[in-house]
Amino acid sequence: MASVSRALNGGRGVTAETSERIREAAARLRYMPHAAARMLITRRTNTVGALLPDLYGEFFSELIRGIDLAARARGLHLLVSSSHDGAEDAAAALRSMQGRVDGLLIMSAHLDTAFLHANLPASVPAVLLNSGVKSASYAVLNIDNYGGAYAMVRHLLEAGRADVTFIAGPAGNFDAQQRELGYRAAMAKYAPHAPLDVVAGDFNEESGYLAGQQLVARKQRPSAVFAANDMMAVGCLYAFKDAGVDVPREIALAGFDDIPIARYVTPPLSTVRVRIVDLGRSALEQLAAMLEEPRQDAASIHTLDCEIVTRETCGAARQPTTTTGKVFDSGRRPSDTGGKS
Amino acid sequence: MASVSRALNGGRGVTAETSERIREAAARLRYMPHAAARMLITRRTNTVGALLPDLYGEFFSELIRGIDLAARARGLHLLVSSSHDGAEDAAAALRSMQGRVDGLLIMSAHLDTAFLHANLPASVPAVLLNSGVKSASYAVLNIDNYGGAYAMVRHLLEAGRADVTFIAGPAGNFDAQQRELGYRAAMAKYAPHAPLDVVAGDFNEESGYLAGQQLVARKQRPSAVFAANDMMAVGCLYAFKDAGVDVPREIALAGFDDIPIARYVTPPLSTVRVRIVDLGRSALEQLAAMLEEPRQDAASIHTLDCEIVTRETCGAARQPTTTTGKVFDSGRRPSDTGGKS
DNA sequence: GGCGGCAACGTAAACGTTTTCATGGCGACA
DNA sequence: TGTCGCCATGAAAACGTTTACGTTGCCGCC
Repeated sequence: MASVSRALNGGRGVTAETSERIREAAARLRYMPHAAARMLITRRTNTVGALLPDLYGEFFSELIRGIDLAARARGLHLLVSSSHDGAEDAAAALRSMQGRVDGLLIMSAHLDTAFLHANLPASVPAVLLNSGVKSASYAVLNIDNYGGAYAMVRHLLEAGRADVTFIAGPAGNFDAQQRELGYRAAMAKYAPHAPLDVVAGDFNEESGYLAGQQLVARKQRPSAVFAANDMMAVGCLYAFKDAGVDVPREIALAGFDDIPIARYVTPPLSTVRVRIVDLGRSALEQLAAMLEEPRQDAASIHTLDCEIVTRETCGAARQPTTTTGKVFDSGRRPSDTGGKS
Repeated sequence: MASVSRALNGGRGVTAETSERIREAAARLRYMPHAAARMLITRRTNTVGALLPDLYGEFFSELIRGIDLAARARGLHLLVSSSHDGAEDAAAALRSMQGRVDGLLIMSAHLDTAFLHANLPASVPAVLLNSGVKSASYAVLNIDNYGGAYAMVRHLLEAGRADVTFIAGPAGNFDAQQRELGYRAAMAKYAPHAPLDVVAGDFNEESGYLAGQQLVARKQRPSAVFAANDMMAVGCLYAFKDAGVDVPREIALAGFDDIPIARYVTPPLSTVRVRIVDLGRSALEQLAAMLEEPRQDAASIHTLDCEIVTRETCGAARQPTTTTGKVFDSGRRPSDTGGKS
């Protein structure tokens, strides 16, 4: 019946008394509108899809948390599909979400314009996360990898280190590339005469450990090392410990991401913090805006700030003792504060 | 047209040649069947819902990973809704998933039979995770908290510790209760004359730190401490370090969960490992089985084994040196192995 | 050669909403 | 008091698929 629909949804064009009667009856009969029928006629699913890479650990959970929080606040459902290793895998997932979602949040290593054009109908709005594609059709939301790396390298140099070695990430990775660019720019600006020194890595702990071993074996050791992510920094830290290198006195060390582990290694790791919850939340809110205002062509690139977190491995901590004094006020997880901002 | 449907789905009652022609045309026109229309008539969504508490960290991501992996293998979509603090919140989420999913995976602190009966129509199959409810209507999948705690306490006692103090979890938490029961049972069995000693905690790092402070302040310190989860064990470890207590020589320490941080604190934390990916995968597969065979009344309770991981804080590590030698072969993340079993 | 049966294919109904449109009643204004 | 118009309400169409059912044509057997 038409009035039922009006009463339960808009309420326009229906008497308050009738509306009340209908609501009462609906509650009594435990009536629930059939979602599929509504989708069919409305052509809206009230659902957004999140297409994520095969992502381990804290980053993943924080991202979903941010997305979910914002989605619930807007009454949107969240359809997730993670763990795609190959591009073919991701394409299949993309296609299978067709028609089940109003919009998409996409974070994938296999992204490029060709891939998107082949698998994503132009009609479905999408926000790309941490992606290098500069298409006119999609909104892009990135972490300020460049700025964060730049700030950290600058910080190391200003703390008195003469040179900084960079442990790079996987070659094709967009984040890794941006961080390396930030490193190079800061070196050019603040230590123009120091040599650029980039050693290979792949974001895994082991590659950091190997890089660290390689560095301590040199005749001329660097005075500071900046790893493209925390896991490699941790691996490097263990290599230094195993070689008897005093961190930070002999070599300063810093990472990127501020994963929880960073606070628990000894000494605690200086790093660049990324507010992942905010990344997820912002992405969803931008997508929601695109759903509400489909007219404006959504092409835009936004960037989310990072902040540098100085603990002990960079030698500039406020408490330069070698003991690990725990202070719980400063020890809260980033997501806790991020969740309230 | 009917033949189109037959060609694209079953293929029964349609010529191979016709079927091929239809498929070709569908591919050429980039035809995608409308999901909502199909749901409407089929009364199947091919989607399962995951209702999760407001869960931080590694546990969450591993769980979703396991669920997602199994769901994709079965061609099911995954609708998630996490971050519910209150029961009312969870109830709203439960209701809003009505009709959008064929079945539910539910993990919530607010679970009890009354809650479920009020918010979950009996028609939708559900698997409850880590729940104490013993209803005849739902399938339940639990971690073997009891057995894991029992084994760890036994291990500590057999390693020569005369007594074990337990740092409890939040009062209402099902996992915490089971772990405490396991502690009590193992103490009764293997150290019947030692006093039971339970101090309060709430699963957070700070409560572990406070418990640790309280323990070192005693005239008679315990010889071993077993925390109901890893975060409290880590907090306790820092309290011991700050007090100059030698772990494990003076006091042995163990946790529960095997969160990644456990391997990175100094000394590395002994703990009980939970294969979270397997928990998610098993839960989904049980749900999928219920979807395929709705006849069998699904009431069942399954339990997933844990294993104890002896690192250095329990004093029984195979390499009793005080240095933190990193060995990458043994240092893989639990999910890596879990993902392949 | 005719008839019966079977397989392929098309027609139409059904799923449960939203939305448009028509109808009727009531109030206001002339 | 009559007419006009608006508002509440109900009837019906539409969304795009699946499926039950009917129709057609072909093949085989009598």
